[in-house]
Amino acid sequence: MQISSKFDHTKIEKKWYSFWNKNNFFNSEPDDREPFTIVIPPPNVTGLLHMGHMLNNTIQDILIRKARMMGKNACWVPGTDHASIATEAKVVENLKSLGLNKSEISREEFVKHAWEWTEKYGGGILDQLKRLGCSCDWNRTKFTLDDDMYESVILAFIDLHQKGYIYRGYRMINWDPEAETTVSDEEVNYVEEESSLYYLNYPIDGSKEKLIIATTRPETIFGDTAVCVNPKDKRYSKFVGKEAIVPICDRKIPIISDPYVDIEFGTGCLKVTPAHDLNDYNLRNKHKLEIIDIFDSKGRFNENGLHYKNKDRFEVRKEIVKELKEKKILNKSEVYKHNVGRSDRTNAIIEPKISRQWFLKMDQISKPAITNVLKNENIKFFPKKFKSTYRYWLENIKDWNISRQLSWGHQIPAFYYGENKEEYVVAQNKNEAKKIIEKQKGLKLKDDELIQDEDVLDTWFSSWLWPISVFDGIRNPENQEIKYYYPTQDLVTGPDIIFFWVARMIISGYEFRDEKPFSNVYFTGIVRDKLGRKMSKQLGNSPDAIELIDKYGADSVRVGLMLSSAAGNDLLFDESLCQQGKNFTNKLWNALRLVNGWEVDDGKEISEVNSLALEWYENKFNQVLDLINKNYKNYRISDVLMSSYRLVWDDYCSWLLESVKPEFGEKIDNQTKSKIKSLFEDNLKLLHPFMPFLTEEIWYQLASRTSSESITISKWPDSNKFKNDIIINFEIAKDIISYIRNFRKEKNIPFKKELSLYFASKTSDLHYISIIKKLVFLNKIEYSEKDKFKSVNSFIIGSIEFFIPLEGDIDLKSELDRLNKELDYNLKFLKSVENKLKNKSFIDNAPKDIVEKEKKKVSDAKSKIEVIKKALSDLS
RNA sequence: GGGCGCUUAGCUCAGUUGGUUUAGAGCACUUGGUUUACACCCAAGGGGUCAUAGGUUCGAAUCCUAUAGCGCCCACCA
Repeated sequence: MQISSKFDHTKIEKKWYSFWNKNNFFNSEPDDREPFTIVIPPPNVTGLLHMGHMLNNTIQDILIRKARMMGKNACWVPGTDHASIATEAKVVENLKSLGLNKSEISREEFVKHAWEWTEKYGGGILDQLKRLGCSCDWNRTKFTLDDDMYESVILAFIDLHQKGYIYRGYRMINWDPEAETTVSDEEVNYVEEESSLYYLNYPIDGSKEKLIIATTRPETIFGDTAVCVNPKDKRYSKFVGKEAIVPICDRKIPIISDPYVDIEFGTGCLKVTPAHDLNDYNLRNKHKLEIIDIFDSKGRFNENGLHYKNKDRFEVRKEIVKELKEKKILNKSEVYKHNVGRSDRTNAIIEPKISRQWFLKMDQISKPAITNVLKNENIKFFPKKFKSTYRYWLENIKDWNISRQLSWGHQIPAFYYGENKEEYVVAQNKNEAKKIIEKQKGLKLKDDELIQDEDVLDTWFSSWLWPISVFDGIRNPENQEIKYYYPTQDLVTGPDIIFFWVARMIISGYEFRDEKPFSNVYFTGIVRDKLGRKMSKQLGNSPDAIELIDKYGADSVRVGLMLSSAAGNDLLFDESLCQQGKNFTNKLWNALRLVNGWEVDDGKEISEVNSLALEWYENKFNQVLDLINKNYKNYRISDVLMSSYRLVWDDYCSWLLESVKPEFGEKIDNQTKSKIKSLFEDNLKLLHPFMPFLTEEIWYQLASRTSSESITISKWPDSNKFKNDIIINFEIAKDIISYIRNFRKEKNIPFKKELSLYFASKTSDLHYISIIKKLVFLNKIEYSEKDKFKSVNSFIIGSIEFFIPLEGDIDLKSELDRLNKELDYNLKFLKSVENKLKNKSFIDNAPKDIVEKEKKKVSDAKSKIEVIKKALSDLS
């Protein structure tokens, strides 16, 4: 049967994925093996696979497959996140296209739409992960709004409320006028933007003088409730205590002083708008000022905006500048750069707003998160550098605003009652709430006398429980699963969600289970294009993930991604990396074709060449295996790939297979072929975590297997001792081979023409003679005196002098040049080492073994120089 | 403004507690190659004063200081 010389990934990927699934190789149940657990960072339920997901999930799959082969009970829990703001925004968009407005339908109707949307578009990303080859336990797939997950979130809320960590309060919060909800501090991105600084005239009551106030937001004058100057500012001290008149509104406001005001900035006068600026709000608290809110939830002016009522804040800015100019209130304006906060989700400019929200007190419950990462390293970060980011956030932690004015999510389990619905209880549901009220207050309430809070919880308030809730550890803390799988081992995620998610999972882990959620955190970098730009839809520089898989195959894409992605470093992605991956798959495929094509001669004994080559490769393999195991421990995954790549391509294919390959028309002995195959299988195992599909295919082609077998569940190769001598001696043989190949090339001697190689003095240091002979087509390698030949090319490798007899005359000059160059180099080298040894402080201070090494260098160099000198004198 | 990190071959990066003259790898590049595994290949080769300036040391890409450039995170200066 003829196997195609090109490997066709399309045929085998589907076949093997369904094979794995059918045989439940990825499923995990608690047993007596050691567990190895990863919970997936749940992607947005309606999202699509992008390059970041590909990288992140490839790494997780590598870790989980490796663990599975190590004999651990590997469990990778997949799932999706309801992503409240993002999904709700999409649903609102969709409703609009149907001619429906969110505000016109009931909450129940909206949630129903959202579920329909989720069922229609959701979960696609999980199927895409299957294309990548991810070995998740699909029986465990979770969604953050599943009933059990929902209940867990509610119970966690109730628990924290009972412990007194959750409270309700008025605070200055970040308002996203587009999504019409609050967002947490972490969800606000500050971007430097160019705008204008306007200088406005504020008349002083009962005086002809005026104050000039610099502001970037002239439209907020409607919310002004004071003017503030620095108490040390002599220019204005006479005005403090008087009143200024807000232009256009003609309202009188007090002139106060506070050291917060920077004398140097602008004119040194600050207008105070407590409802729409955090600092102003702080001033208001200190000086007991009035608060005037001027916006509605969409960022439009309310009645306090007078004739601008119902107009958008930015529209008004333009218009009011015009009005102020006309009324000669605008003194001047200048271009000004400052930071503007934008919503992470909608990119709308954030409006600071005072609002009543739910908060989680963080100072107490976050304590273990500091100790266990920074003090005792119970949780390790890879790379370490992110610990300092983490530390800063935790040491300056603020209370977490957990309520969102949305419908898609976990509805806050607070029930309001009483005349103004100001009193509330927190309970799992209305009935529970009624019971509690009756017990506490003796009130018997009817259903319609209780109203549940309209808000939902921040999405991260469900994700922070993920490693616990997927094993039902909140509702049922003593169940077998949570006890077995928790804490999980590795978390693979991006550093961009270190606060949103990683830190909070650690906090919740200690709070709810008094135990870390995972032992190691691997931070991936950002996938950028080759110009270093972040991949984004707008730039159109992100390749379509599925198209890449179609084009190159999942294995090639995985290899491409892993070729250059040290933990935490950004990855500059280019399609040529996938091509490199594809070339590698092709190389492996052809190695299979070669090996499988060999015909066996049962009567044939193993040759010296073959047994030497096999012995060398086994040693080499074990040396590399050691390195690979070490690199896995340190999460140096791309180094693991690179060592495996070179082992297979260079050592296995280029050296071993070329060494044992039968001559044309010859057959191979049985022993060599079976050994070559079993070494091939070991290679495949090392590569399997990176290239699951191809390795399975080849593994099956190499031997007849039963359908219950799979490389997926095969055993990772054992580490065996290796002899360094063998590896070093083979390196010398490689050098000799390279020299002769180069010699042929330079002298234009065809490969087919046999050569003879001699060594000029008797030695026992020369090994692998038979292999050298075979690989560079020599008829002999033996001792001879040089002067038996008319002309020779001599060279030194190690400390052995070799020569190749030449036909006809030699190019004396070029030979002399070559040898002189080598002599020169060695003399210089000798001198520098001797100088080092002459240095008394070196001898006194350097460790003994270093000095010994240097001494050996001297003797080696000396003998080499002798050889070269002799070769030179032979020539002349 | 504060903090962290980076700067090594054309590109992407290794270089683990300072110890091979002439600092490694992969890719790219150059040259040669119709031997029946693979041109998605084979073989050989070229290429770096380790950002700059000082310092510590017998010895520095590696440790210290300063400078420049780049990146990231945090921060309410109107």
